[in-house]
Amino acid sequence: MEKDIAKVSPRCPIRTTLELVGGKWKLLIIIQLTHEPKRLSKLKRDIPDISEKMLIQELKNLVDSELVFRKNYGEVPPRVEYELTKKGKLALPLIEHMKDFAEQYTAL
Amino acid sequence: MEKDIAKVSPRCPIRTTLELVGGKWKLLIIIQLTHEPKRLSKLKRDIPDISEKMLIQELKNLVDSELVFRKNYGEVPPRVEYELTKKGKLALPLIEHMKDFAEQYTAL
DNA sequence: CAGTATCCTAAGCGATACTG
DNA sequence: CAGTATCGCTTAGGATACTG
Repeated sequence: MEKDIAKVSPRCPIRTTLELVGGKWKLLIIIQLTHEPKRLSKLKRDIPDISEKMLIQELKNLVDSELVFRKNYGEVPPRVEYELTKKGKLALPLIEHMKDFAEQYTAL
Repeated sequence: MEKDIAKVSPRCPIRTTLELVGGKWKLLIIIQLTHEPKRLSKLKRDIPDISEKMLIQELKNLVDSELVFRKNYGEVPPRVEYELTKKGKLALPLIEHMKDFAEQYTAL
């Protein structure tokens, strides 16, 4: 009995993945957190095209899905850092695969 | 000089990939074409949840991006088959990686 | 059979002003 | 600094009727 790629239920892993990292910004945010945790203001500077609303909204989504951890230092003025969780780090190889796909596609 | 995952230009491979296979249906259609070419009516039956409009629209997108080839037999009544191109087959490993990601995520 | 055409809703995205 | 709140535009997605 072999694993068949064509067997997909309506609630399938593909859909799960698209929900977790789909959309315009989630993967770009994850990429920015690859090497070290960053504060909101730093993320804003590093992804200049994103609107403040989308950045905060997508960070919230990533925190809710446990891909990103929100570390609140509870200081005044506010100091919050965002970092990848273990689950979040699972996305890094996927990102590489997606880059590979794009490059192979372009090369063909 | 090492390859740095954090270096992403606005027009980056990630975005390319999301455009090619993002959205609710493109990957499901590609999956359906994994093993053999299929006619529109067959795809409709195999992906019962998709609306006719979306199926045709996404097939058109996939044909435009050269992931899928539209083979028109020019018969009456009409007979058209859709099959993966070489570029389209590049998506199959990516799909596996996306499944892997979802499964690892769920397991954690 | 393989599509078009039309109309509609929901979601994604964005700009900007404001707050503790 | 790290957010909220509001408004509006644009795109994605869908239901249904029709056509060669």
